[in-house]
Amino acid sequence: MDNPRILLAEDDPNLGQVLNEYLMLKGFKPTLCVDGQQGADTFKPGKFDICILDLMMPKKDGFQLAEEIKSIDPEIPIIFLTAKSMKEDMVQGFQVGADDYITKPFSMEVLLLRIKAVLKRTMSGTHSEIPDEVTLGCLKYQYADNSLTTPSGPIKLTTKENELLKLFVENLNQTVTRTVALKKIWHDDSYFNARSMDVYIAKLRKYLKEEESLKILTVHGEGFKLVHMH
Amino acid sequence: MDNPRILLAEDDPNLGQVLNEYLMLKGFKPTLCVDGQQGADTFKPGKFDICILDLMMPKKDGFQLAEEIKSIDPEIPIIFLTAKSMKEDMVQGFQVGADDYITKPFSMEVLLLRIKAVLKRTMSGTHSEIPDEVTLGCLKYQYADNSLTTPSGPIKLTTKENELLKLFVENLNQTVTRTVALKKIWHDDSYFNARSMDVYIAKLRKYLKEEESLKILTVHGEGFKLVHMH
DNA sequence: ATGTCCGTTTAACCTTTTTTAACAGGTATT
DNA sequence: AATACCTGTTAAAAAAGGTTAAACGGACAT
Repeated sequence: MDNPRILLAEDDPNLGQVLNEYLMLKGFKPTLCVDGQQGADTFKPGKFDICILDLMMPKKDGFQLAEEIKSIDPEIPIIFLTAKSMKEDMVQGFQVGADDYITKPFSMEVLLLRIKAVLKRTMSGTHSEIPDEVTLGCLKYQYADNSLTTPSGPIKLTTKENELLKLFVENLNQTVTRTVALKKIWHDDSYFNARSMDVYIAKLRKYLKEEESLKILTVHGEGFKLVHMH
Repeated sequence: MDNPRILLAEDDPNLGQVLNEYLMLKGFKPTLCVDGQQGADTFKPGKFDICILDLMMPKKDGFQLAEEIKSIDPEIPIIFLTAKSMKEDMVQGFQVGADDYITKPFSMEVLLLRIKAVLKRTMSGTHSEIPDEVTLGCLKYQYADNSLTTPSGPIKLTTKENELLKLFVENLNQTVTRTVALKKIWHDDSYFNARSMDVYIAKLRKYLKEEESLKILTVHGEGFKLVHMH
């Protein structure tokens, strides 16, 4: 499935709107419902690939809504959004067939990962990124292909090498902070991941040696910057 | 500017966290404060490029916080986040010097556009950009490359050396006050940073020795001035 | 299951960058 | 001239980054 459809039920209009838009940006097709009743009215079998439901909502809470949905389509995956204090209540959540839950406040990154994980489990749908070909001096970078072609031959990039290089190419001549890179690629900003990243910086620098005008500069205390000089 | 720093004051932890992360991913450097008081404690002149303040917050509301911030740095741009019902109150908002406001619920894209628009407006003029490559007598300074080429070979500049030299070159023959340099490069005008800067002045002076006509003069009690004599 | 391969992480050690500290000179003010 | 306050210089401590190799762990083939 190309654009997984999400039933998003969240009564806080601020959070709801932001989540709705974020999911859209990430290639999903979310439908925002502002309470449990609207969620129940909106759900139709076959119309959605996954449901993300807030627990505390007016008119009909997340559990009630989930039960209704499951009675219509027992296969559809459900993720609950829950306050930390409601953690224990998730026993009930899993009883009604929850696939996962996230405690508020949560990071969008985490939400995205959970959604992807659940979808991967439940459907064979794959998300295809835009295949890109970028020419940087004498180098040809094909992100979709994990490959970097240099005058002395092509290099097969590993997953992490590829994601990091992509991040730099997307932000050419701009500083990519360590935090952003770690969050985007390692999904966790920790000491060891930071050191791991340093190892990958070294690898990329080695690959880029063939093109004189291309350099990864370090911005001390901030991050790194891929610069292309003319 | 490279990574605009944002003071983000929002008491709703869900919205706050999501916004914080979104702004980070979009290349900003947000600092999240959970109430007005924390916002006031966090703000320091030179530490931020723009403030995004929720109006309704515990301890200190958005207006109070804005007033404090403006009394410290009257130039800093401020955007308010406000409930629709509070629209009329924005008269007061503009009185305390708001640059823009957004009514909740809002779309992240709108927020992004407003931020960019405000930054464009406020940062133009204050930022005389220099070309990638500047020739100063027998020296060639390549800002983008962190390098200074002298007759006796190229010098790789560190991040701080580079930023400081850039500031001087942008203000050739003009006094750069200590305060301005500290705010722009160290993001905090404190005693120790001032001494750190002195160390860097010494380093730059050493590098510039090769070109007789180029000197960093001290303007006592004010700052420094890079002069080029013919 | 078991072993091997390969990407990734962890660890140890080293280098560079930046900050802090201490002291020595200057400059303005009274 | 005495004082207080800046600035210059140098060295050290502290923080951040660079390099390399071994350990880990999942995927795959045997």
